[in-house]
Amino acid sequence: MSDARNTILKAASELFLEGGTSALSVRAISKRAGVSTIGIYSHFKGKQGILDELYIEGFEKVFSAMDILDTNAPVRDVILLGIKGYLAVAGQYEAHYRLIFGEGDAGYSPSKEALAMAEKAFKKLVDISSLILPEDTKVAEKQRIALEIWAFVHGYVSLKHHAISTLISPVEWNSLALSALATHIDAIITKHAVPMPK
Amino acid sequence: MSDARNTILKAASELFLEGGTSALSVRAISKRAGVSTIGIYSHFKGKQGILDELYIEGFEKVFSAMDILDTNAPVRDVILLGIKGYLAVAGQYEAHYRLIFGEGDAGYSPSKEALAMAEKAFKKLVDISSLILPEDTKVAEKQRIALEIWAFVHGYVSLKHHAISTLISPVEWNSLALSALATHIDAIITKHAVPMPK
DNA sequence: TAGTTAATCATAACACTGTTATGTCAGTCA
DNA sequence: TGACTGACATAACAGTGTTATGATTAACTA
Repeated sequence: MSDARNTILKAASELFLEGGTSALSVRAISKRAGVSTIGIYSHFKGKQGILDELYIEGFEKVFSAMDILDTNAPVRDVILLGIKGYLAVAGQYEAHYRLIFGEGDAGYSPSKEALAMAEKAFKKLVDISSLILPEDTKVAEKQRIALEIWAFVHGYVSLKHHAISTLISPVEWNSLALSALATHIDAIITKHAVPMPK
Repeated sequence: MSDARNTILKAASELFLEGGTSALSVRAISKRAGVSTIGIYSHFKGKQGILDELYIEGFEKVFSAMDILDTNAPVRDVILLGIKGYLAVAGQYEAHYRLIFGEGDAGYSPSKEALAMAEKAFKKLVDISSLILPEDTKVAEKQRIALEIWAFVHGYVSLKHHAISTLISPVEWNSLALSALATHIDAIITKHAVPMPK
Protein backbone atom coordinates (compact mmCIF):
# COMPACT_ATOMS: atom_id res chain seq x y z
CA MET A 1 0.00 0.00 0.00
CA SER A 2 2.46 2.61 1.14
CA ASP A 3 5.14 0.51 -0.50
CA ALA A 4 4.79 2.12 -3.90
CA ARG A 5 4.55 5.49 -2.21
CA ASN A 6 7.93 5.08 -0.58
CA THR A 7 9.45 3.75 -3.76
CA ILE A 8 8.25 6.79 -5.69
CA LEU A 9 9.41 9.18 -3.01
CA LYS A 10 12.81 7.57 -2.86
CA ALA A 11 13.19 7.74 -6.63
CA ALA A 12 12.16 11.39 -6.62
CA SER A 13 14.55 12.28 -3.83
CA GLU A 14 17.44 10.56 -5.58
CA LEU A 15 16.76 12.26 -8.90
CA PHE A 16 16.44 15.56 -7.09
CA LEU A 17 19.76 15.22 -5.34
CA GLU A 18 21.47 14.12 -8.53
CA GLY A 19 20.18 16.66 -11.01
CA GLY A 20 17.96 19.18 -9.23
CA THR A 21 14.58 20.18 -10.52
CA SER A 22 15.42 19.83 -14.18
CA ALA A 23 15.96 16.10 -13.68
CA LEU A 24 12.70 15.73 -11.82
CA SER A 25 10.10 14.97 -14.44
CA VAL A 26 7.04 12.87 -13.73
CA ARG A 27 8.10 10.35 -16.34
CA ALA A 28 11.65 10.14 -14.98
CA ILE A 29 10.39 9.52 -11.47
CA SER A 30 7.93 6.86 -12.55
CA LYS A 31 10.54 5.19 -14.71
CA ARG A 32 13.07 4.93 -11.90
CA ALA A 33 10.43 3.85 -9.43
CA GLY A 34 9.27 1.18 -11.84
CA VAL A 35 5.68 2.38 -11.88
CA SER A 36 3.48 4.05 -14.42
CA THR A 37 3.17 7.83 -14.60
CA ILE A 38 -0.28 7.55 -13.14
CA GLY A 39 1.28 6.33 -9.92
CA ILE A 40 2.47 9.87 -9.21
CA TYR A 41 -1.16 10.93 -9.26
CA SER A 42 -2.70 8.10 -7.30
CA HIS A 43 -0.16 8.32 -4.48
CA PHE A 44 0.59 12.04 -4.62
CA LYS A 45 -1.13 15.09 -5.92
CA GLY A 46 0.93 15.08 -9.08
CA LYS A 47 4.23 16.83 -9.31
CA GLN A 48 3.08 19.48 -6.85
CA GLY A 49 2.71 16.73 -4.28
CA ILE A 50 6.21 15.42 -4.96
CA LEU A 51 7.67 18.90 -4.63
CA ASP A 52 5.76 19.36 -1.39
CA GLU A 53 7.43 16.29 0.06
CA LEU A 54 10.85 17.55 -0.98
CA TYR A 55 10.07 21.00 0.38
CA ILE A 56 9.20 19.49 3.75
CA GLU A 57 12.24 17.24 3.56
CA GLY A 58 14.41 20.30 3.04
CA PHE A 59 12.96 22.18 5.98
CA GLU A 60 13.41 19.13 8.16
CA LYS A 61 17.10 19.20 7.36
CA VAL A 62 17.27 22.87 8.25
CA PHE A 63 15.27 22.23 11.37
CA SER A 64 17.54 19.52 12.70
CA ALA A 65 20.60 21.55 11.78
CA MET A 66 19.49 24.17 14.27
CA ASP A 67 19.19 21.55 16.97
CA ILE A 68 21.86 22.93 19.20
CA LEU A 69 19.86 24.58 21.97
CA ASP A 70 21.05 22.27 24.72
CA THR A 71 24.64 23.38 24.85
CA ASN A 72 25.83 25.63 27.59
CA ALA A 73 28.29 27.69 25.63
CA PRO A 74 28.06 31.49 25.45
CA VAL A 75 24.86 32.45 23.64
CA ARG A 76 26.79 34.24 20.94
CA ASP A 77 28.63 31.03 20.06
CA VAL A 78 25.45 28.98 20.24
CA ILE A 79 23.83 31.13 17.60
CA LEU A 80 26.88 31.06 15.39
CA LEU A 81 26.85 27.28 15.71
CA GLY A 82 23.26 27.24 14.52
CA ILE A 83 24.18 29.43 11.57
CA LYS A 84 27.04 27.12 10.77
CA GLY A 85 24.64 24.20 10.69
CA TYR A 86 22.28 26.15 8.47
CA LEU A 87 25.06 26.93 6.02
CA ALA A 88 26.17 23.30 5.98
CA VAL A 89 22.69 22.05 5.17
CA ALA A 90 22.23 24.70 2.50
CA GLY A 91 25.43 23.52 0.85
CA GLN A 92 24.76 19.83 1.16
CA TYR A 93 21.16 19.92 0.00
CA GLU A 94 21.37 22.70 -2.51
CA ALA A 95 18.47 21.44 -4.62
CA HIS A 96 16.18 21.35 -1.60
CA TYR A 97 17.31 24.79 -0.56
CA ARG A 98 16.66 26.23 -4.00
CA LEU A 99 13.24 24.65 -4.06
CA ILE A 100 12.36 26.20 -0.73
CA PHE A 101 13.28 29.64 -1.94
CA GLY A 102 11.66 29.44 -5.32
CA GLU A 103 14.89 29.02 -7.24
CA GLY A 104 14.02 25.49 -8.22
CA ASP A 105 10.69 25.39 -9.95
CA ALA A 106 8.79 28.52 -10.79
CA GLY A 107 5.12 27.86 -10.53
CA TYR A 108 5.44 25.70 -7.44
CA SER A 109 3.87 27.04 -4.30
CA PRO A 110 3.96 25.05 -1.10
CA SER A 111 0.82 23.49 0.32
CA LYS A 112 -0.57 24.11 3.79
CA GLU A 113 1.34 21.21 5.27
CA ALA A 114 4.56 22.41 3.70
CA LEU A 115 3.99 25.90 5.04
CA ALA A 116 3.33 24.47 8.49
CA MET A 117 6.77 22.91 8.43
CA ALA A 118 8.28 26.21 7.37
CA GLU A 119 6.50 27.96 10.21
CA LYS A 120 7.80 25.40 12.67
CA ALA A 121 11.36 26.02 11.54
CA PHE A 122 10.95 29.76 11.80
CA LYS A 123 9.67 29.44 15.35
CA LYS A 124 12.76 27.50 16.25
CA LEU A 125 14.85 30.24 14.72
CA VAL A 126 13.01 32.76 16.87
CA ASP A 127 13.77 30.68 19.95
CA ILE A 128 17.45 30.57 19.16
CA SER A 129 17.62 34.24 18.30
CA SER A 130 15.93 35.13 21.54
CA LEU A 131 18.94 33.88 23.44
CA ILE A 132 20.77 37.11 22.81
CA LEU A 133 17.82 39.25 23.85
CA PRO A 134 16.63 40.22 27.33
CA GLU A 135 13.97 37.88 28.67
CA ASP A 136 11.24 40.50 28.68
CA THR A 137 11.63 41.26 24.98
CA LYS A 138 8.32 41.32 23.15
CA VAL A 139 7.50 38.58 20.66
CA ALA A 140 7.33 40.96 17.72
CA GLU A 141 10.80 42.21 18.50
CA LYS A 142 12.09 38.67 18.81
CA GLN A 143 10.66 37.86 15.41
CA ARG A 144 12.19 41.00 13.99
CA ILE A 145 15.63 39.94 15.17
CA ALA A 146 15.14 36.38 13.95
CA LEU A 147 14.12 37.67 10.56
CA GLU A 148 17.17 39.89 10.55
CA ILE A 149 19.51 36.99 11.12
CA TRP A 150 17.71 34.76 8.68
CA ALA A 151 17.77 37.39 5.95
CA PHE A 152 21.48 37.91 6.43
CA VAL A 153 22.39 34.24 6.30
CA HIS A 154 20.04 33.45 3.47
CA GLY A 155 21.36 36.41 1.54
CA TYR A 156 24.80 34.86 1.50
CA VAL A 157 23.50 31.47 0.46
CA SER A 158 21.38 32.96 -2.30
CA LEU A 159 24.19 35.14 -3.63
CA LYS A 160 26.42 32.10 -3.68
CA HIS A 161 23.90 30.44 -5.97
CA HIS A 162 23.90 33.47 -8.22
CA ALA A 163 25.96 33.45 -11.37
CA ILE A 164 27.91 36.45 -10.11
CA SER A 165 29.51 34.22 -7.50
CA THR A 166 32.28 33.51 -9.99
CA LEU A 167 33.23 37.17 -10.01
CA ILE A 168 34.05 37.14 -6.36
CA SER A 169 37.21 35.57 -5.11
CA PRO A 170 36.77 31.88 -4.51
CA VAL A 171 37.23 32.33 -0.81
CA GLU A 172 34.96 30.24 1.31
CA TRP A 173 31.54 31.83 1.23
CA ASN A 174 30.57 30.19 4.48
CA SER A 175 33.37 31.76 6.45
CA LEU A 176 32.53 35.13 4.95
CA ALA A 177 28.96 34.71 6.08
CA LEU A 178 30.01 33.55 9.51
CA SER A 179 32.29 36.50 10.18
CA ALA A 180 29.70 38.97 8.90
CA LEU A 181 27.05 37.41 11.07
CA ALA A 182 29.36 37.51 14.05
CA THR A 183 29.77 41.23 13.56
CA HIS A 184 26.06 41.76 13.27
CA ILE A 185 25.13 39.63 16.24
CA ASP A 186 27.56 41.55 18.39
CA ALA A 187 25.89 44.72 17.20
CA ILE A 188 22.49 43.37 18.17
CA ILE A 189 23.73 42.34 21.59
CA THR A 190 25.23 45.70 22.42
CA LYS A 191 22.14 47.47 21.09
CA HIS A 192 19.83 45.41 23.30
CA ALA A 193 22.12 45.38 26.30
CA VAL A 194 20.35 46.17 29.54
CA PRO A 195 21.45 49.67 30.42
CA MET A 196 23.37 49.96 33.65
CA PRO A 197 21.14 51.12 36.51
CA LYS A 198 21.80 54.71 37.39
CA MET B 1 15.36 45.61 -39.69
CA SER B 2 15.67 46.26 -36.02
CA ASP B 3 11.99 47.16 -36.07
CA ALA B 4 10.78 43.63 -35.48
CA ARG B 5 13.45 43.22 -32.85
CA ASN B 6 12.09 46.08 -30.82
CA THR B 7 8.53 44.89 -31.25
CA ILE B 8 9.45 41.47 -29.94
CA LEU B 9 11.40 42.88 -27.04
CA LYS B 10 8.57 45.19 -26.09
CA ALA B 11 6.06 42.36 -26.19
CA ALA B 12 8.32 40.19 -24.06
CA SER B 13 8.88 42.92 -21.51
CA GLU B 14 5.16 43.61 -21.23
CA LEU B 15 4.28 39.96 -20.77
CA PHE B 16 7.05 39.63 -18.23
CA LEU B 17 5.83 42.55 -16.15
CA GLU B 18 2.26 41.32 -16.33
CA GLY B 19 2.66 37.65 -15.53
CA GLY B 20 6.29 36.89 -14.77
CA THR B 21 8.13 34.01 -16.29
CA SER B 22 5.15 31.70 -16.53
CA ALA B 23 3.49 34.10 -18.96
CA LEU B 24 6.62 34.33 -21.06
CA SER B 25 6.36 31.56 -23.63
CA VAL B 26 7.85 31.84 -27.07
CA ARG B 27 4.45 31.50 -28.66
CA ALA B 28 2.89 34.13 -26.39
CA ILE B 29 5.64 36.60 -27.23
CA SER B 30 5.40 35.98 -30.96
CA LYS B 31 1.64 36.23 -30.86
CA ARG B 32 1.63 39.56 -29.09
CA ALA B 33 4.40 40.88 -31.28
CA GLY B 34 2.48 39.80 -34.35
CA VAL B 35 5.32 37.70 -35.71
CA SER B 36 5.91 34.02 -36.15
CA THR B 37 7.63 31.95 -33.50
CA ILE B 38 10.65 31.76 -35.70
CA GLY B 39 11.12 35.49 -35.23
CA ILE B 40 12.32 34.84 -31.69
CA TYR B 41 15.11 32.76 -33.19
CA SER B 42 16.10 34.96 -36.08
CA HIS B 43 16.31 38.11 -33.94
CA PHE B 44 17.36 36.56 -30.63
CA LYS B 45 18.98 33.39 -29.56
CA GLY B 46 15.70 31.80 -28.67
CA LYS B 47 14.15 32.17 -25.27
CA GLN B 48 17.58 32.32 -23.66
CA GLY B 49 18.22 35.47 -25.67
CA ILE B 50 14.98 37.05 -24.54
CA LEU B 51 15.72 36.26 -20.91
CA ASP B 52 19.20 37.72 -21.35
CA GLU B 53 17.69 41.02 -22.47
CA LEU B 54 15.36 41.05 -19.47
CA TYR B 55 18.22 40.12 -17.16
CA ILE B 56 20.24 43.06 -18.42
CA GLU B 57 17.18 45.28 -18.24
CA GLY B 58 16.77 44.34 -14.59
CA PHE B 59 20.36 45.07 -13.69
CA GLU B 60 20.12 48.40 -15.46
CA LYS B 61 17.27 49.33 -13.18
CA VAL B 62 19.29 48.31 -10.15
CA PHE B 63 22.28 50.16 -11.50
CA SER B 64 20.47 53.43 -11.97
CA ALA B 65 18.78 53.07 -8.60
CA MET B 66 22.18 53.23 -6.97
CA ASP B 67 22.98 56.43 -8.83
CA ILE B 68 23.26 58.63 -5.81
CA LEU B 69 26.98 59.12 -5.45
CA ASP B 70 26.94 62.85 -6.11
CA THR B 71 25.20 63.91 -2.96
CA ASN B 72 27.13 65.43 -0.11
CA ALA B 73 25.18 63.99 2.77
CA PRO B 74 26.86 61.93 5.50
CA VAL B 75 28.19 58.72 3.96
CA ARG B 76 26.01 56.61 6.20
CA ASP B 77 22.89 58.26 4.80
CA VAL B 78 24.17 58.04 1.23
CA ILE B 79 24.49 54.30 1.52
CA LEU B 80 21.09 53.94 3.10
CA LEU B 81 19.70 55.97 0.24
CA GLY B 82 21.25 53.55 -2.22
CA ILE B 83 19.74 50.65 -0.34
CA LYS B 84 16.37 52.37 -0.39
CA GLY B 85 16.63 52.67 -4.15
CA TYR B 86 17.61 49.03 -4.45
CA LEU B 87 14.59 47.97 -2.42
CA ALA B 88 12.29 50.15 -4.48
CA VAL B 89 13.50 48.66 -7.75
CA ALA B 90 13.26 45.14 -6.35
CA GLY B 91 9.64 45.79 -5.46
CA GLN B 92 8.68 47.51 -8.65
CA TYR B 93 10.33 45.05 -11.01
CA GLU B 94 9.80 41.87 -9.07
CA ALA B 95 9.82 39.64 -12.15
CA HIS B 96 13.16 41.02 -13.27
CA TYR B 97 14.56 40.65 -9.79
CA ARG B 98 13.44 37.05 -9.54
CA LEU B 99 14.95 36.32 -12.92
CA ILE B 100 18.28 37.76 -11.86
CA PHE B 101 18.39 35.56 -8.80
CA GLY B 102 17.24 32.37 -10.43
CA GLU B 103 13.76 32.47 -8.95
CA GLY B 104 12.22 33.03 -12.33
CA ASP B 105 13.23 30.32 -14.72
CA ALA B 106 15.30 27.38 -13.60
CA GLY B 107 17.56 26.33 -16.40
CA TYR B 108 18.34 29.87 -17.45
CA SER B 109 21.91 30.97 -17.04
CA PRO B 110 22.99 34.45 -18.10
CA SER B 111 25.24 34.94 -21.10
CA LYS B 112 28.60 36.71 -21.05
CA GLU B 113 27.04 40.07 -21.88
CA ALA B 114 24.48 39.64 -19.12
CA LEU B 115 27.20 38.74 -16.65
CA ALA B 116 29.19 41.78 -17.71
CA MET B 117 26.24 43.96 -16.73
CA ALA B 118 26.01 42.20 -13.39
CA GLU B 119 29.69 42.78 -12.80
CA LYS B 120 29.31 46.45 -13.62
CA ALA B 121 26.56 46.80 -11.05
CA PHE B 122 28.60 45.02 -8.42
CA LYS B 123 31.52 47.34 -9.01
CA LYS B 124 29.25 50.28 -8.43
CA LEU B 125 28.11 48.69 -5.22
CA VAL B 126 31.72 48.32 -4.17
CA ASP B 127 32.28 52.01 -4.88
CA ILE B 128 29.36 53.03 -2.74
CA SER B 129 30.27 50.69 0.07
CA SER B 130 33.79 52.02 0.09
CA LEU B 131 32.50 55.36 1.27
CA ILE B 132 32.30 54.09 4.84
CA LEU B 133 35.78 52.61 4.74
CA PRO B 134 39.16 54.29 5.17
CA GLU B 135 40.74 55.28 1.88
CA ASP B 136 43.64 52.88 2.16
CA THR B 137 41.39 49.85 2.52
CA LYS B 138 42.40 47.01 0.25
CA VAL B 139 40.20 46.06 -2.69
CA ALA B 140 39.46 42.61 -1.36
CA GLU B 141 38.25 44.09 1.89
CA LYS B 142 36.09 46.59 0.03
CA GLN B 143 34.54 43.74 -1.93
CA ARG B 144 33.98 41.82 1.25
CA ILE B 145 32.04 44.71 2.75
CA ALA B 146 30.06 45.28 -0.43
CA LEU B 147 29.15 41.62 -0.51
CA GLU B 148 28.11 41.85 3.10
CA ILE B 149 25.71 44.69 2.43
CA TRP B 150 24.38 43.12 -0.72
CA ALA B 151 23.76 39.80 0.98
CA PHE B 152 21.87 41.49 3.77
CA VAL B 153 19.63 43.56 1.52
CA HIS B 154 19.04 40.75 -0.92
CA GLY B 155 18.24 38.41 1.93
CA TYR B 156 15.31 40.61 2.90
CA VAL B 157 14.05 40.88 -0.65
CA SER B 158 14.32 37.15 -1.18
CA LEU B 159 12.60 36.28 2.07
CA LYS B 160 9.82 38.65 1.15
CA HIS B 161 9.31 36.61 -2.01
CA HIS B 162 9.18 33.44 0.02
CA ALA B 163 5.84 31.97 0.90
CA ILE B 164 6.66 32.29 4.57
CA SER B 165 6.30 36.03 4.24
CA THR B 166 2.64 35.66 5.15
CA LEU B 167 3.60 34.33 8.54
CA ILE B 168 5.34 37.49 9.49
CA SER B 169 3.43 40.57 10.43
CA PRO B 170 2.52 42.63 7.40
CA VAL B 171 4.75 45.43 8.52
CA GLU B 172 6.66 47.06 5.76
CA TRP B 173 9.47 44.74 4.80
CA ASN B 174 11.46 47.59 3.37
CA SER B 175 11.55 49.55 6.59
CA LEU B 176 12.58 46.40 8.44
CA ALA B 177 15.42 45.94 6.01
CA LEU B 178 16.44 49.58 6.23
CA SER B 179 16.64 49.65 10.01
CA ALA B 180 18.55 46.37 10.10
CA LEU B 181 20.97 47.64 7.51
CA ALA B 182 21.41 50.87 9.43
CA THR B 183 22.42 48.88 12.47
CA HIS B 184 24.86 46.82 10.50
CA ILE B 185 26.43 49.71 8.66
CA ASP B 186 27.04 51.45 11.95
CA ALA B 187 28.73 48.31 13.16
CA ILE B 188 30.96 48.26 10.11
CA ILE B 189 31.87 51.90 10.54
CA THR B 190 32.86 51.53 14.16
CA LYS B 191 34.77 48.37 13.39
CA HIS B 192 36.79 50.04 10.65
CA ALA B 193 37.20 53.32 12.46
CA VAL B 194 40.75 54.63 12.39
CA PRO B 195 42.09 54.01 15.87
CA MET B 196 43.07 57.12 17.79
CA PRO B 197 46.83 57.72 17.71
CA LYS B 198 48.40 56.86 20.99
C1' DT C 1 -20.71 -16.52 -0.65
C1' DA C 2 -21.95 -13.09 -4.12
C1' DG C 3 -22.06 -8.37 -5.33
C1' DT C 4 -20.75 -3.85 -4.95
C1' DT C 5 -17.34 -0.40 -4.29
C1' DA C 6 -13.03 1.71 -4.06
C1' DA C 7 -8.26 2.03 -5.08
C1' DT C 8 -4.32 0.91 -8.02
C1' DC C 9 -2.34 0.64 -12.33
C1' DA C 10 -1.48 0.87 -17.61
C1' DT C 11 -2.16 2.92 -22.19
C1' DA C 12 -2.96 6.60 -24.73
C1' DA C 13 -4.17 10.97 -25.53
C1' DC C 14 -4.46 16.28 -24.79
C1' DA C 15 -2.55 20.72 -24.44
C1' DC C 16 1.39 22.91 -23.64
C1' DT C 17 6.58 23.94 -23.84
C1' DG C 18 11.27 25.23 -26.59
C1' DT C 19 13.34 24.27 -30.81
C1' DT C 20 14.17 23.28 -35.66
C1' DA C 21 13.78 21.28 -40.55
C1' DT C 22 11.76 22.68 -44.69
C1' DG C 23 10.43 25.83 -47.90
C1' DT C 24 9.07 30.55 -49.57
C1' DC C 25 9.92 35.14 -50.46
C1' DA C 26 12.22 39.67 -50.84
C1' DG C 27 16.35 42.30 -51.01
C1' DT C 28 21.48 42.78 -52.04
C1' DC C 29 25.51 42.46 -54.37
C1' DA C 30 28.80 40.89 -57.98
C1' DT D 1 20.85 38.41 -64.67
C1' DG D 2 22.21 35.05 -61.18
C1' DA D 3 23.60 33.74 -56.69
C1' DC D 4 23.23 34.45 -52.13
C1' DT D 5 21.73 36.01 -47.62
C1' DG D 6 18.44 36.97 -44.22
C1' DA D 7 13.52 37.21 -42.56
C1' DC D 8 9.41 34.88 -42.32
C1' DA D 9 5.71 31.02 -42.14
C1' DT D 10 4.16 26.28 -41.56
C1' DA D 11 4.60 22.26 -39.54
C1' DA D 12 6.80 19.00 -37.09
C1' DC D 13 9.72 16.86 -33.14
C1' DA D 14 10.68 15.76 -28.51
C1' DG D 15 9.76 16.97 -24.19
C1' DT D 16 6.58 18.56 -20.21
C1' DG D 17 2.31 17.93 -16.64
C1' DT D 18 -2.09 16.06 -16.59
C1' DT D 19 -6.16 13.20 -17.40
C1' DA D 20 -9.84 10.26 -19.78
C1' DT D 21 -10.61 5.53 -20.47
C1' DG D 22 -10.48 1.05 -19.27
C1' DA D 23 -8.69 -3.14 -16.73
C1' DT D 24 -7.37 -5.45 -12.63
C1' DT D 25 -7.36 -6.23 -7.83
C1' DA D 26 -8.64 -5.80 -3.02
C1' DA D 27 -11.90 -4.94 0.56
C1' DC D 28 -16.10 -4.37 2.52
C1' DT D 29 -21.19 -5.43 2.67
C1' DA D 30 -25.69 -7.59 2.23
